[in-house]
Amino acid sequence: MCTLSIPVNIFTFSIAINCCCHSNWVDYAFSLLATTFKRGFVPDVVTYTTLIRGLLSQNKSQEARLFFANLIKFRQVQPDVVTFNTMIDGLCKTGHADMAFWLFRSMEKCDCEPNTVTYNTIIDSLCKRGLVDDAFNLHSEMMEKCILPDVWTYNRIIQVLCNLNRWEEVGLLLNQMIHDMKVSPDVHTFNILVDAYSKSGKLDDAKHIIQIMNERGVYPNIVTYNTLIHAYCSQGQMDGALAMLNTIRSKKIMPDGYTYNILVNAYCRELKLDIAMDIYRNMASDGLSPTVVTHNILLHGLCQLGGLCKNHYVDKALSLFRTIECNGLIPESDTYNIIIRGCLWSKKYDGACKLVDKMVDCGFSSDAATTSVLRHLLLSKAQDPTLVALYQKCLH
DNA sequence: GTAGGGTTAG
Repeated sequence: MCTLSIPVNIFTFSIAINCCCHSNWVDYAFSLLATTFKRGFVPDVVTYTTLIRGLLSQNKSQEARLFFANLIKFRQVQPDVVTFNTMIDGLCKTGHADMAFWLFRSMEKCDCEPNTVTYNTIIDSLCKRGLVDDAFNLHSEMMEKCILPDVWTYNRIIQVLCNLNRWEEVGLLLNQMIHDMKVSPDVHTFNILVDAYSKSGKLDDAKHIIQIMNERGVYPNIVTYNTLIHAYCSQGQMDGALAMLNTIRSKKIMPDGYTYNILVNAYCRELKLDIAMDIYRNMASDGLSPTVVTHNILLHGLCQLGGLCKNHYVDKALSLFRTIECNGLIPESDTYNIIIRGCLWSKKYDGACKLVDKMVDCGFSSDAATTSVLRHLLLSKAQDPTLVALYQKCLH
């Protein structure tokens, strides 16, 4: 645009800088800032906030803090609530939650009132650190200040309270949310409740939520149904799970990768590996590809069954392992550990050795379960040189 | 032209 003499302004530069930041080209974004100055434009609070977000998204929290401090020190611009929220969120995500909280409390001194986004960001960070009661207190604080909690605020707190089985408070909050604050529960709210009931073994209550959802016009989505399918599987009710699958298909809601993983996992747990493999092969018919998680589940199942009785399941696991990379997927630490344990259980020590080398090359190491299997084997076969070598490799 | 975020699987 500059070469062609098409007129540009500070907005043009801010948009370009934002684009660089979203593409992880923060250095280029800063060189554009220099160009902005050279061309005589004055960056404003949006330009600077964009750059701060760029630094934080690249984990450069030290640089972001310095940049932010200098804005204030040299009075370049007055940071606004978006600038603060960007800093606070970035600090939380880069492991500086305490500093984020301090900044949150400094806002008013800078003549900047926190808003719902500010509170939600801090509440989320507190919930992630397990500080539910602090989150709860901030929720009361925002209401006192007439900063209205939104559906997100409620969902986050309801979710952690459900995890802690604090049902009475969940009920009170739902009541306050709907009747006092006139915030309507959305599909996420209901999914949290369906999951909470499912995990406490209350399948009937979970199913009842679906009814309430339909009455309120908040329609269940694939996540809702996956949660229910998982609940059926956990109770060993595979017929119920499959019936649910048919029900959602009739509603034109298509199963996704989660649906398949849940079912494959359920059959693996029941050691029905042939059914699990069939389901895995069926994914393509729904236009889905197995993920690393799918493979981990199957490898675990095959290795467990192989370890229990038939080695040919471990052979199947090994050939499945070889297909992972052929499918363009990258094995995880868990993937290696599962297959290595399978080899150990079925006494394929040479195979285990090669896999350990490969795992170490990929920057992974043996986990507690693998190390424990090795120790047990060594107790009975301390003189086996392959095992000793394996154990030493795993120690590193 | 700038900020946040939630639910399900190993």
